[in-house]
Amino acid sequence: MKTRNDTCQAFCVDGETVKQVKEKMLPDGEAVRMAETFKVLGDRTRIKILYALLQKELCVCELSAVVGQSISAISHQLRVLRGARLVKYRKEGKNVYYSIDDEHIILLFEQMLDHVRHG
Amino acid sequence: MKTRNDTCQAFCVDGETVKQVKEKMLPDGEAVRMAETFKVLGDRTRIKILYALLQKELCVCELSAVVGQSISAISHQLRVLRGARLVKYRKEGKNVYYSIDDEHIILLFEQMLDHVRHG
DNA sequence: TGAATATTTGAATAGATATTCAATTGTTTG
DNA sequence: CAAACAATTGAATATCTATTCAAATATTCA
Repeated sequence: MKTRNDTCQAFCVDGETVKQVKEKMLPDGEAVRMAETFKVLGDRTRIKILYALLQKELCVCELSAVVGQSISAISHQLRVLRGARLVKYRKEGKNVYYSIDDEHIILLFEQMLDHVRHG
Repeated sequence: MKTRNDTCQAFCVDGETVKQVKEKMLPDGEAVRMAETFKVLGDRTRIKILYALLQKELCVCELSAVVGQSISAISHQLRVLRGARLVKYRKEGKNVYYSIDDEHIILLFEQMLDHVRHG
């Protein structure tokens, strides 16, 4: 890999700037965790699921009807959302009811909604 | 595709619930735009680029040094960030300096940072 | 003008991911 | 217990994506 450390001249990169920014740089682990959580939110189906759950606790079959995707597809995506601890569930007879588990994410979600709606 | 509309019994899905939630449902276009923007944020390299730019306007070669990825990789990712209008750029001689273009995203970014740092 | 440098771009590739289908698990109820 | 139903799971597949490499552009400066 050819980074600027290898080839760039002194007058191109302000070495001091690079050093300073690098020192305050986000640790790799944190970058990965941020990206992972954003990635979970980066899917149309999962966004719809979360939006629906924002209104009301719902079971898988209800989510399937509301979102307009197969039960299997919804279930797979719920697994991803569970993995990211964005939703929780409770069993009631044959049904499994899902709801939002992360207040923090609700804020993020609503902020993005606001973003796409008004600039 | 087999959704619950096709197969689910009345006692399983509360038809009224589904109807109500469906009526207030997020339009597909908005879900797509939300997911697209989240998806742009869902990559380790782009997170690092944005974090670096949060500190200071930087040129491509400086970003390469700070983030620790090849110039080409950085440039490709900057293209994605430009496409999402998250960064802007200005040319200065041979260099191209990038900076954050979206105040809204800064909030989202910092909120997620907060999220991964404390619960 | 030509050499050097900074950046962009396109093709190629390896790895990730969303959905479907089929099969399975677990629960309820005749 | 067996049938019906809700949900999960795993494999398969088609699509997308991040990085690399090589080549092209654009700018500066001798």
